[in-house]
Parts: sequence; structure tokens; C-alpha cells
Amino acid sequence: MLNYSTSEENHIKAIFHLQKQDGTVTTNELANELNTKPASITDMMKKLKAKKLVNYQPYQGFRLTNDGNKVALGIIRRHRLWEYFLAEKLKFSWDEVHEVAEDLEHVSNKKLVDKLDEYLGFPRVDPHGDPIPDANGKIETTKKICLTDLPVNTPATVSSVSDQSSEILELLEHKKISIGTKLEIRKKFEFDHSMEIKIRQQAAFNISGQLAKNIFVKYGS
Amino acid sequence: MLNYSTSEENHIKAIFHLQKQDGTVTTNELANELNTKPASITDMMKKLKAKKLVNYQPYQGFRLTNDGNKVALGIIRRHRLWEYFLAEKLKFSWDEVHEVAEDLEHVSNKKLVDKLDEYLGFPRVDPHGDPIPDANGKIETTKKICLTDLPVNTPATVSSVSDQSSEILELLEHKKISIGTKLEIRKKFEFDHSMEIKIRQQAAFNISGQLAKNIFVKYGS
DNA sequence: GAAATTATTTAGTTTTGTCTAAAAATATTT
DNA sequence: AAATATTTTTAGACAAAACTAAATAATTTC
Ligand SMILES: [Mn+2]
Ligand SMILES: [Mn+2]
Ligand SMILES: [Mn+2]
Ligand SMILES: [Mn+2]
Repeated sequence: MLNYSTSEENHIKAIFHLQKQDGTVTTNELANELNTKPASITDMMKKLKAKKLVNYQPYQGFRLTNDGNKVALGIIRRHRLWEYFLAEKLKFSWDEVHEVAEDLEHVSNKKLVDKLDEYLGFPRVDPHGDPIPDANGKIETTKKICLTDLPVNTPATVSSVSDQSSEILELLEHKKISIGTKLEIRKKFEFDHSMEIKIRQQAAFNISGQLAKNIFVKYGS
Repeated sequence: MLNYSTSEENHIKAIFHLQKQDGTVTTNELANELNTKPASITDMMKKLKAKKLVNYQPYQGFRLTNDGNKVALGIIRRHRLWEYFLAEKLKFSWDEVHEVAEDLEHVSNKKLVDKLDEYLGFPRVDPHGDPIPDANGKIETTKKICLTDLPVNTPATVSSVSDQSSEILELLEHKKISIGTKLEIRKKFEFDHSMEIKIRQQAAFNISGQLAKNIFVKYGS
């Protein structure tokens, strides 16, 4: 497999994440995501198209080709493995790992990554609960349910968290919620979208709609 | 401390290594070391001079300033810590670590490096026996003696190896010589600079002058 | 459906890091 | 001390990755 520049990789990864939601990605969306200007995106898309990593017709938006997708999964694999390493081995906290992994992910030595994976015991998810692609680019795709969409009185388990700030970490630690926590919603309040949730034997307590929006669960306990 | 580009870092590191031997480094030497052209070196030296990392007057060669030296030690610290990590934790062999560390050394996040150091147990030397600078840039400077310069019948301990090829590794493993091995020279042969050495209780055996040239020792056992 | 607005692309620059070819400085021979 | 050879620098070019400003296409509004 060929090697790509850091800039190319950052573009590919951003398209991958954006097209999850949108299907096809627009120039402005990507420019916004990468804190760059639309003109720069057009330039890069021409380049990635020439390398057959994106499908792109002027004014039509773009999406990754199969090859582009494979490249993206490689980058995401490296990113999440390093995040896991930083949290698990170096004891970085949850909100600090992303930034460092942004640099480490661009060291794309296959043997390094596969040995790191093995050393870490082939972890399935990163510290934020996001799945880690395996050496073949296979990634778990259990659809995650936003806590705001979970029905009342239905057992569920926290699977991931979308915001990665130290502020949300502080709040989650205070509420004793982390990935793997089993919970049920007792009551939802329409007015401010806050809700009352219950964890095991503990008394039910309240969380804001804003917090709930950033927590994802899967059914079952 | 400021951040430098990968190219700047590679130049700084190369000057550091070359000036160990030469005192002052020339344009051609550095171009040769970095597989680049003399004209490119001149350009970079102007830049590093402007950043006060090298002392340089046209046609006079160059050497690192105090600041340049500190930057170099930071790079070498990262390089050797990653080499140790790769060998010790990921079970890379001795001859494979350098190449991978060449990339990892440019991820210059202070907290990452210091936590890695701690995680590794503050190792003093890398897999090739070269000393690892501490967080303050302090580096052990025990003068290493080339095995060819060790007097006969004088107890010594292998401290480092300069060549890092898989070929020398194979030979050293076969001869059961590694860093920390205690040995004595029994006889030196002028003709081809080969020598007979003795390790502990084992029978004395012969090594070539070429091999001896790449082994460094310190006095004592 | 024309006008206004927004999104995207094009054209032309800039910075970084490299290169080649030519000029200039320095070192080595005779 | 010339002549020759070597080393280093300068000048000019190029590719990558970004930018600004202007032009053009697409979309939305009236
Ligand atoms: Mn991340
Ligand atoms: Mn993550
Ligand atoms: Mn090395
Ligand atoms: Mn080393």
C-alpha cells in the first residue's frame, strides 16, 4: 500500500467522518472541518481524485472510493490504537489522548501498528468507545443509540461518548458514568430534554439534555 | 520551547552527530549524511542561523549553538526512548528499531515523551547501548573505548555497538556477544587486526577486525 | 423566471524544502 | 605563484500545500 502525506491523510480522514452522516461531502463542510479555505479543498480534491481516492465531479461534492475508504480505515486504526496506548499504558486521561494521536496516526509503519495492536492485546474500542479497525481494515459497526433516543425503562449500556472535552469528562466522572456503565432512563422531561436515569442500586439522578446528547448506548445490560 | 519542522530537526540531529567527531561540520559532509545536495544545505544553514540554532559564516562550516544543542538532545531523547520502547515492549529486533524511531522522533509532545520515559522505567541506554538524555537534556558521557583499542588481558564490558545492520546482529548473536557482555582480549593479530577474546568460562574464540571496530567497551567487569 | 445569495472553482501568490547549473571562494598541485 | 581542482554559494526553477481575490456555477428568494 502506498504512502500519503499528512495533509492528504487528514483530508481523507475528515471525508470519512463527514460522509458517515452526510453521504456526500461538500467543499465548505470539509473546509470548515479542517479549518482551511474552500479553495484549498478544491485543490486537494483534484489531487485525491487523480490518485483515485475520492469520486469527485466539480460542484458535485465528493466521497471516498473503495481505495480511499481503506486508506481512511488505516488512519483511524492507527489513531485509535495510539489513543488506547496513551490512556491504558501511559495513563493519559481520556480527554488528552486525541490531540497526541493526531500526530502519531501519521507514522504509518505497518509492522509498528500491528505489533502495537498485539502488545495492547487487540483492543476492540478506543478510550471513547469507538471501534478500532483490525489489521485488515474490518471495523465493528454496532449502531449506536443516542441516550436521548433510548426509551424509558429500557436497560442499556454506555458504549461511547462523542464530546471529548475535559469538561464533559469531569461531569461524567462526577456522575460515575463511563463506558460500560449499565443504566436505564426513568423519566424524560420535554421542557429542557433533561432526564432522570438510574444506575444499578444507586438512587436515580438527573442529567441535562446537553449531556444526554453526547452519550451513546447499546441495548441490553 | 519552540517547534521545528521534520527537515529542520533532521539537519540539527545530523550536525550534532557529525560534530562529535569533527568539531565543525562542512556543507559536503552534511549533504552526504542527509542524502541531499550541498546547495540545499546552504539554504538550511541560513535558516538555522537566523533561528540561532547554528553558528555559521559562509565557507567556514558550522556547529550548533547552545540552543541548537538543546534541540538536538531533545530529538535524540525521543529517538532513543522510542527505540527502547520498540525493542523492549514491542519486541522489535535490535536492527529494526532505528528506522521506525526516525519517524516517531518527530512527534515532539513533551508530556508524551516524559510519560513514555516514566512508563519505560527511565532507561539509561537505548538498545544499541547509546545513552538516553533525561528530561532536562542531561546525557551520560562515559567515553567509549573501541574494542580495537582495548589492551590485552584487561577486563571490559561491552557498552555499545556502532553498526546496526541485521548482519552484525546475526554475527553478534552467534558469538553470544551483547551489550553488558564481560570480556577480555587474549591476543591481537597485527596482520588482519583480528583478535582472540574470552567471555567468562567459555573457551577463547576469534573475531574479525571489522567486527571489533564496531564494538565499544568500558573498563571493568 | 429574474435577481440576489451562496457555494465552488479558477487564477495568481506565498512559504517551505528541494533541485540543477553557474559563479565564486578556497584548497591543492605543480 | 599560477594553474587546477574542489568546495561552497548564488541564482533560478519546481512541487506541495496553503492563501486571497475574482469569476463562475448553483441555489434560493421574491
Ligand atoms: Mn480521537
Ligand atoms: Mn477516539
Ligand atoms: Mn537510532
Ligand atoms: Mn540507537
